[in-house]
Amino acid sequence: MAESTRERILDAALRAFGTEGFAATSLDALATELGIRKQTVLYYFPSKQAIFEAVVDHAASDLVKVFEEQAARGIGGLDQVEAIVKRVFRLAVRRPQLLGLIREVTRPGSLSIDRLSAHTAPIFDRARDFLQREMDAGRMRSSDPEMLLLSLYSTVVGVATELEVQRAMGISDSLRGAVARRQELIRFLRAALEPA
Amino acid sequence: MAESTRERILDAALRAFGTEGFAATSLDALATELGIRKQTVLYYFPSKQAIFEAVVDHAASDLVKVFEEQAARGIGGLDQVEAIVKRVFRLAVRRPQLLGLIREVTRPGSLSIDRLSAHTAPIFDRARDFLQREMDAGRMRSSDPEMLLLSLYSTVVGVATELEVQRAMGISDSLRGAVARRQELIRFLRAALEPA
DNA sequence: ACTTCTCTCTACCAATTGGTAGAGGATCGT
DNA sequence: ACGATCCTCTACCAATTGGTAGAGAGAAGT
Repeated sequence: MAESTRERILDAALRAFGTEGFAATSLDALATELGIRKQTVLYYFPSKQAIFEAVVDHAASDLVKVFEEQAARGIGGLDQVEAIVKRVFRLAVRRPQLLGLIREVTRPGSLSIDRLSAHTAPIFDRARDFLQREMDAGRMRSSDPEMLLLSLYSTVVGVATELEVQRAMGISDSLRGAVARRQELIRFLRAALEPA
Repeated sequence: MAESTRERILDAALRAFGTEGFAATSLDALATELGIRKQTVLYYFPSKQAIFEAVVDHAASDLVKVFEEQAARGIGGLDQVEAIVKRVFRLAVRRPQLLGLIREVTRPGSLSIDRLSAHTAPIFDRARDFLQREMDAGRMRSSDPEMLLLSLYSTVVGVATELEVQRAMGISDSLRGAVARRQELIRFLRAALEPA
């Protein structure tokens, strides 16, 4: 078999949790979508919460991998920021549920936020150190690196995921639209980050 | 009576929908919180969906009011952008559920996105025209105003609402923290928008 | 042939969901 | 005094929720 039942469940759960959200996803709906019975789902995972946590772990490690791969290239300055934005966008286009899940986890009162943090804390530290280093070297405008990281995170995730807002604004959500958004975002970030 | 039952329901529903989300909010929990019975809630609103729509209308008009008030001042350039960011932040601190609700509505598959758009479309047009005007006048870096607006929206709403992310990043979420975030955000936006 | 393990199933459960029907108590204008 | 209107309640409902118990099929190892 190409994909194990367990993996199929995880894939469908990522899609469901990342778009509908945790509360709006029922085990019955999840199972029906896969052509299996709810009890089969509960054979692989002890509870709905456990599925969610497994999905979070899976998604987080995918995300971290993207960052680590890019970090390993050792590019500096704004080119590195641009490369990461491009990678995040590629991810957002290919697997939009992944960033949707992140937004679900970071919602107030989420139970699995610490689980996500455990995965992302190392790359967060790395990103902060990177920004600090670039600032010290004069390749980036000086500011509080943590706050800057928060701004960058908000902007990139927002532009990449706020599809409905874009639709409401009348902005195309086609692939061409995604590329245009990315380009505009990179211009925006470059302007914000370039040393004075 | 200081506040009618209907208004109390709307207030509690805004808080619940804006933090837990639509699906995770039950009419029973809502009623219990108010010390009334679920059927009393359903006396004022025909369905859960109707409550949500009423909350969206209410929240949207509050939001629009904030923008209209600031727009009426007729300040130009980056000072106007800064003033709006400050107002949004004040709103986010005083009534965090309000922006939380916006995020709930803009989630993929939301039923009330058009309802929100109907309220916000005019101020969106106004904001776009404003940006275009400022760009033409050379008071702002030139770029696609719609895309820029999307970036601005994402950044401001993200920084204002992503409390859990900030907590996970180790950033203080106190009032002092909010002010610091706002200041850093304004520096970030000014750098991004200043004419070259 | 037999057991064991892996997997998916049927059958069932108590609790909760959004929602309906209608009784009963105020408060009102007449 | 009287009906009408406004409001909140008790009682109830079918459907759905997450989860349990355990049967049975199939393959694998002995």
